[in-house]
Amino acid sequence: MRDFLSDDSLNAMPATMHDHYDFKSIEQHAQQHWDSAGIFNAQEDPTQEKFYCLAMFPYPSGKLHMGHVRNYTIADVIARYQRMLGKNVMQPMGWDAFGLPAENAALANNVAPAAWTLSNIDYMRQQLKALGFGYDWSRELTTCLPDYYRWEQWLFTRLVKKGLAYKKTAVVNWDPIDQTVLANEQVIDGRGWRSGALVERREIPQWSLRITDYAEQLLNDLDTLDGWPEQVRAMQANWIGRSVGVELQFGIEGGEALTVYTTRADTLMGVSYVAVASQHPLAKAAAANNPELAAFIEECRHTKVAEADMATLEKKGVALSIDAIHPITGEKVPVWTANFVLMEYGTGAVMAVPAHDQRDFEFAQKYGLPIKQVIAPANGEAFDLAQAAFTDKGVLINSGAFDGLSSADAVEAIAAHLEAHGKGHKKVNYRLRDWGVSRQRYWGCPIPIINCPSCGAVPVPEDQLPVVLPTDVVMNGPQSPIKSMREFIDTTCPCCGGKAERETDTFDTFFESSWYYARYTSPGNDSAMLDERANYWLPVDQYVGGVEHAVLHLLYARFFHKLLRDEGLVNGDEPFKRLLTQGMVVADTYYREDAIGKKTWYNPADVAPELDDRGRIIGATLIEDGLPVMVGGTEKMSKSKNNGVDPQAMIDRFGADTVRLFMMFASPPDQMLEWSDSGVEGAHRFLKRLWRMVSEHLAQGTAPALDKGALNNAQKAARRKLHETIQKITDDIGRRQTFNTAIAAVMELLNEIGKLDDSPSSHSIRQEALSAVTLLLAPIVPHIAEALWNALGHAGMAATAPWPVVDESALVRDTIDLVVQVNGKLRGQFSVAADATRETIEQAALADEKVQQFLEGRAVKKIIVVPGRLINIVAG
RNA sequence: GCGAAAGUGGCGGAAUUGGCAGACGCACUGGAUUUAGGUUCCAGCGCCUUUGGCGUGAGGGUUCGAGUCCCUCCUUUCGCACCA
Repeated sequence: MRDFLSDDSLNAMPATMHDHYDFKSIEQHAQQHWDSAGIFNAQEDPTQEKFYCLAMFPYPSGKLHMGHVRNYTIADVIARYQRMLGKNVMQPMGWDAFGLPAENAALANNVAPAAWTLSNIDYMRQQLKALGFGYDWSRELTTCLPDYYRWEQWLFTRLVKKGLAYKKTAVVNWDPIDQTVLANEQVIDGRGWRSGALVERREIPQWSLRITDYAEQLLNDLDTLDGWPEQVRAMQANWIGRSVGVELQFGIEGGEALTVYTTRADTLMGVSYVAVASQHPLAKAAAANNPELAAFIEECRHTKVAEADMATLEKKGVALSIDAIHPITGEKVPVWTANFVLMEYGTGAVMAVPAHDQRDFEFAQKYGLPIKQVIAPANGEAFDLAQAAFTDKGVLINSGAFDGLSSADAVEAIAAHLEAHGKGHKKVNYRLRDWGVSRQRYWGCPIPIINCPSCGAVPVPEDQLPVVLPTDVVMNGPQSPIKSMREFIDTTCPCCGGKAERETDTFDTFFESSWYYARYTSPGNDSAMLDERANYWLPVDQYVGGVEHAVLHLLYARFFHKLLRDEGLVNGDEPFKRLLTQGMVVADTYYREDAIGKKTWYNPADVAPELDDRGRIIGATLIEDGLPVMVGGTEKMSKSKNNGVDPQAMIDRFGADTVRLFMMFASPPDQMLEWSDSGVEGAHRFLKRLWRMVSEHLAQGTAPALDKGALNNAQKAARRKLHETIQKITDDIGRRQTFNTAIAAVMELLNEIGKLDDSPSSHSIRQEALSAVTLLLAPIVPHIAEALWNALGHAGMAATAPWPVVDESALVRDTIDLVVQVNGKLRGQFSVAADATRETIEQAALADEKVQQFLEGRAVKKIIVVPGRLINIVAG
């Protein structure tokens, strides 16, 4: 075990302490100390167990927000804890520096995106340093610099050669006034956010990555990720959406057969129509002499691309006046076009079975299409199809030769029948679609392709990489300046040497964030994307980031890791061993509404809540004018609701340790965190109290060596509490990652320790406890921990001190407390020897005066003893 | 619409494996110190008709025992492929 009264502690002079907690100088001093000792600079060392701790890198939007502070505090606590366990810890930081906001800022403030981004990075780097995060800054990376993005250009050219990157058309939101593609975020109520123009769907050629080739692996390997939250794995599995179904053909008279996919082939005999997407060639062709249909197709062109918008649209459709031929019966069923069928999914056509699919049911009712029941409940009960579709599996009826089969058997029988007649076959299908990586924006990594009139799309040869994005540009409109920059565009074809043009599209910014975790391991390498150091550090042992990334970013990064593996650059299958998805930071909102209903939002810092005499909030007033404002509820901190709290103001006022402590104490990391000014003050008050306790302890002089045999019961109990607390906090931080309960346990311990008397033994226990508490808190509030550690007479740094070890002998109990219930209700409590037999315990329980009262006139039927916890007497 | 979570005092939350509901903190109330306010310390603090009863979003169920498990709902949050 670790003894806090070891020789070096006793010999060290107790430092004199100011009784005032001067966080500014404490924090500055600690940061300088870590910096000059270089304790965060990680070196590969095969003899030492490594720990790679990573927080999702920030987009440099200008300054840190509370979400960043929370994210980086969580990761830093874990990294510091692991260092104290003796691991070789590497925690890097970098910048996800390409993206749309830089272009918006450029338009708004007339500043080049590159300059804006780099100056934001400088400011935010300094903020991160002020928070005391233990980063290895020698590994810092910035995705908008060519020394980073050249390697993803290189990887992309490899993927093109392997056929894993390919070109196809994809649908985008097109702003006809600004003549530009809009992100979903930029489409508000179907209109472009700048121009106000009605958006159009437009198909343009784009580069895609064949993530679907890896669908099976991405799904199967989820099972190996036991360090990931169950819900994230579930979300990814659902996103990949593997299903086993049947692909089958409906004939079209005088035309090409229509292929559809269904997971419910058992309902095939109940098909009453077939629906195609509005952009389907069949629909387009039929529209030529059908004005109603043409109008409907035009209407569908003006819906946003986002799936959520598509899915919540009112279901509408128009008949094509074309019949499809049922693959088994040969009957004719009408073909419709419907706004809920998407060209990009599957084949752009679906079979509709109104009796057994709710959406088809509603559509059939609306347009008077037949509803034919072909599945009956397996239990023989009747089902009323007038109200809703029967979507459960069951037994086939009205299905000719297939009548009487169960749904599961029918799928097999129908698939076999179709296969025998060349009309279809069983097929595994994925909901996952290939990843379109082209963006028509300026501030991104140039796609390293040269478009040659005779050779087609040619990857830029390795020796001509990187394709550098020109940064000396003027953004005088929403369109990418490189799209009209001849000196960028004009080039020669690497294949034929003829005149050719550079691709002016850039990569999706998810491209950069999909492999940055790997590049941190190989900083400074300008001859390869990754080197052997990658296999020392990878996989990331702990990844921390917002739950909003549960699907996209995390899936893309997993995909990239497999691509890197297949390039021979990394060994493992998965990039992130353990994942912590942190919740959002939210705060109260306040507003006033003017005569026309326009809301003005006020920052919580400018508003004073009104309380009743029990402390309940009954309203709020604006401090400036003392007049009431409306309370708008608690929402994610955002510019639009003006409810952001500036971390910098809090750091200046209370110090980094207070902000870190509050963030970790206010809620568990995976839940949302409600900002509370008084909660921050409470955290600050705790640190002041801790400081004072240590200072008062030191004023009593040097503590004598602890004589464990000479302790009275209260002292034994205090020491037991201390070692129980060490045990609990080790579990809370290491396994459970519930930092809030760890902090609560420290507070509880200090409350207990404060009750000890002034005897020499108590003084020794306090020395032991305060030293342990300093180390237990060191990952969370590292600056004050350094100051306290030295003040308590210990040499070296708290940041590198070994994590406290439990003294098992201190945990031993002579007696235990038990509670007694009668019929499940608490009625009494007593204490027994720790080794008491069941009989003794039962008798003691029955003898309890309170228990006797409640048992009067009743017979004891059963006694349940839960060892170490309770006794429940069941009486009748 | 689909997918994933969450709901416990005035508030944030605790209860880790089905076993004492409300730890710890905030707010509030009373007292002490100081007194200009604040700070600090002590005490109280789920609700009620208080030898007790009720209580973990609502309604059912399983169990000796349910915040925890099951079923049916309600509300809120996140994601939905071009925000990062």
